[in-house]
Amino acid sequence: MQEKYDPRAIERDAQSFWEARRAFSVSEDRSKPKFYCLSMYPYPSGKLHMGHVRNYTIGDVLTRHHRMRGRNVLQPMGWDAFGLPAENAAMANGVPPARWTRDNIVYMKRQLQALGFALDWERELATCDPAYYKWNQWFFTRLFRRGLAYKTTGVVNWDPVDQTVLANEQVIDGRGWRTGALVEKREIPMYFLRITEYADELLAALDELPGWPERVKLMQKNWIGRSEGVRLAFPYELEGERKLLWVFTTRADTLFGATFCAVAAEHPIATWAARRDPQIAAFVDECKRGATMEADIAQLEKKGMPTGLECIHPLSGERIPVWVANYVLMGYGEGAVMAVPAHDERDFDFALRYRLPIRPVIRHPLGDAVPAPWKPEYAEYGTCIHSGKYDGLGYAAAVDVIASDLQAKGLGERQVQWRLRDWGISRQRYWGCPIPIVHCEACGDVPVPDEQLPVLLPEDVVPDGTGSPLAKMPEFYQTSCPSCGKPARRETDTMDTFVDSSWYFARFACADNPREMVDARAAYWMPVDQYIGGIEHAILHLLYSRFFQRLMRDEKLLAISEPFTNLLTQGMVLAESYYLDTPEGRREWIDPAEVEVRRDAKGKLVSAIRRADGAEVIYDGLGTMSKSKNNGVDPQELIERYGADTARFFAIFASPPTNTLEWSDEGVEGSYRFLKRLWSYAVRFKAGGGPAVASELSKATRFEIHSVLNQANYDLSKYQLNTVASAAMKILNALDRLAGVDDEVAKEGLSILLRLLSPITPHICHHLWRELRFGEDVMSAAWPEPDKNALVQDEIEYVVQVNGKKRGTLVASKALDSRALEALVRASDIVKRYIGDLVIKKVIVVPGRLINIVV
RNA sequence: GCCCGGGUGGCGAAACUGGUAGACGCAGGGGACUUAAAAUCCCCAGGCUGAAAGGCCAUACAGGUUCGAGUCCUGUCCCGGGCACCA
Repeated sequence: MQEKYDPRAIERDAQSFWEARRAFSVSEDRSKPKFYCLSMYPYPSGKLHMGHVRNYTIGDVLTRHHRMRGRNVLQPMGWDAFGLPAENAAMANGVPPARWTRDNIVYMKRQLQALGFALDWERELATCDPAYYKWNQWFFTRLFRRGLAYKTTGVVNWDPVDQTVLANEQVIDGRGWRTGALVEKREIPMYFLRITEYADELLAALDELPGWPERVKLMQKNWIGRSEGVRLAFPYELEGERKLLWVFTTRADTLFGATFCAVAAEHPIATWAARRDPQIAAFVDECKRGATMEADIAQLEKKGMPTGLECIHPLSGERIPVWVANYVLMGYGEGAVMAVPAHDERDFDFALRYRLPIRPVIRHPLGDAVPAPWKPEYAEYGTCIHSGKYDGLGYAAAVDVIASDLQAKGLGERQVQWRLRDWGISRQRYWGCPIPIVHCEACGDVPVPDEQLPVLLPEDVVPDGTGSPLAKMPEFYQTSCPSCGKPARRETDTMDTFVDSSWYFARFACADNPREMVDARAAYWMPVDQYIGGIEHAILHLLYSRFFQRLMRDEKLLAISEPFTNLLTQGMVLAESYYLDTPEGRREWIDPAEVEVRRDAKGKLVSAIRRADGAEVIYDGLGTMSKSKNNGVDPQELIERYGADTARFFAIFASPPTNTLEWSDEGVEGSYRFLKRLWSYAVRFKAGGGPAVASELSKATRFEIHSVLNQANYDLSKYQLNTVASAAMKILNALDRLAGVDDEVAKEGLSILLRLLSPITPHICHHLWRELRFGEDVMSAAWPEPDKNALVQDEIEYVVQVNGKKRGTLVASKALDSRALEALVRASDIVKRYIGDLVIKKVIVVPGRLINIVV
């Protein structure tokens, strides 16, 4: 046996052992329970970063663990290969996105293989491959025919200089990232998927996902945002015609407090008012400028203007003004609200600013009046006051009566409102899946027939940042109508990449099938038993996937509704990011490795400069590692220096999977040291020599090893993998202390250690398992379980507290009951010393743990 | 702004269901081995105080519940994720 731990040689050998046996290629073996373990596939951005290493190591640990527990485990890998960064790289380097993407895939695949993940590479897929995106298109045409995909207008960020649509990420402080031009909102035709049709089901089914973290379910629940309320109308007269201004409210009980109505800038009333009054037109224009992001809109200063229109309160008959306001969103409810300043914070602020009346109509905990400033109590439920015949009613009763009174007048009804909006999937971009529609003057929007699929994306294109590349390629868009044969224009928008990622997990089951989107093998493997990925996907990706699974169910492609049985949301790996403002007003992101940082005594950053030229750079805070911020830490050096096992061990040991992790290389050394210690222990063990004599020490060591193992198995079930790594270290420490005393216990302990550790550091464990003749392949060994007999203890150390403060310990036989223990403790030195003459009021005995004396 | 998390030594963290706060590591200090260094091994280590035994303080901050709170409740501050076109 080699004296020295040589990760390079060991890892090469182990990996070729697995490869020769196709150890991770699995099929639909019905003799074992199946287990589909999947980590979210990566975007091929260039090279792996630490977030990937962490994500895939976690997935691999779970995969290998379940495999050793006797399950038929599938762990595939693929590439989320369409997307914006490829177009940006193309613009920067003049290389077509297709080539850039495929080169990245080759490089990153080699990195993943070097890490020794138990991946079934025979199922590899890339979403930019026509064999994959064909099925996006095929499925879209199905949805289109069923009305689940439809065309309407949607709002986008428009860069007036580049004449192009910008992604939210490309809008910085309301300006285009390349041009610096003020971004405008623009309405364009887009395709939408009718996710709202499934809102009810997507919400209700959250309760049947016990394997999902509560917080993710809560986030989805709030995102879907079901609220019960009343849709009601304020009649108004416009150019001699009676019309209705519809609003939605969850607080119909406050209806008598409505002192004005507010409409969004895009509302027909605002459009009408803008035509009459140039000042309103200017204000409406101002509201329509700026980006589309809700975060930006919500932080705007609340502004508004009266439209000059008055409407009639549906119950009191009072005339109240209609305003246009920038805080009302066209996309939610009716695009108009009734404003009740006394009981809604935003309306309150708005009313104060524009001196609109504030009329309290609910008795709240602080009384009847609502003096400024705003207090949260004003919004609480209470009894109606100043509300005519509704006075004295509570929330539920008031809403009930008001709703039915409105209904009788034809001015309202109870309604369920959702926050969730339909999913706009059109992107005016090149590097994505073409939407398979042909626009024909005679036949309208015609889906491309199956036999003409896929609509191939031309691959030798280098976008230039202006307009949409496909819309500039007649050879792409000139076509004939599939229905009437006349010349027609092909749709030039591509699909949101979230479409690709909403079903890729099902395709892994049958990636080689050229005839069907999914087949019987998908029915075997789906649902994914364990899904692992970043918490940043808690809403969009996971919700879209749940939606798509239902679409596929209703298309009779798969029978299940939920794609992911258990979900582990990994915390993000954070790194600091720095940028320079370029003369063109853009941000140039600087790799943190090139930045020299000065900090004050408390560790707060004082200044940062770029090493190369001493330029002062701006600190942008801690954030997720990303291509766009150029702050990803490349694991390559780590792997080359220490080997895959060290990198893997450290990724697991550094922090529990769900924690965010501020990356730092410090500490890697300790993981490497541990593996070296394990190796040298194995060398000594192999040399042999210890007598097999049971002693106090060997008994204590067995107890320690088995209790650590017991805890590790529990931790594993809770995904607390960092303490499993600690457990391995503790076992090695215990074995070290035993060295040369009892070979039987050492052998058992080492066999437990290697099996427990093998999912984390598979290469070294594979090698030692064979070297020490434990068996041929540690992966096929049984998962270790603690021996109950080893866990039995005759004596227990009790903590003795006085008034909850620890004052000492007491070792007692485990056979003693509470009364015996109490007697023992009353007679002990501790009582004499700390209690003296004080009267003992009560003695609390926690079995097996502690005794607390209350005086 | 809204929704969801998090905050424990110099650092990553641990603490079963409310029951010994800091396991296991990193960095650090001391020692052994070595001509020396690296590697390795042993010891120390939350803060203050004390010769020691010990005592007091301590889980972001301020309160509360409890025999007992890192853990439960209320409020505040700070950090992170998401906010529908980054993926």
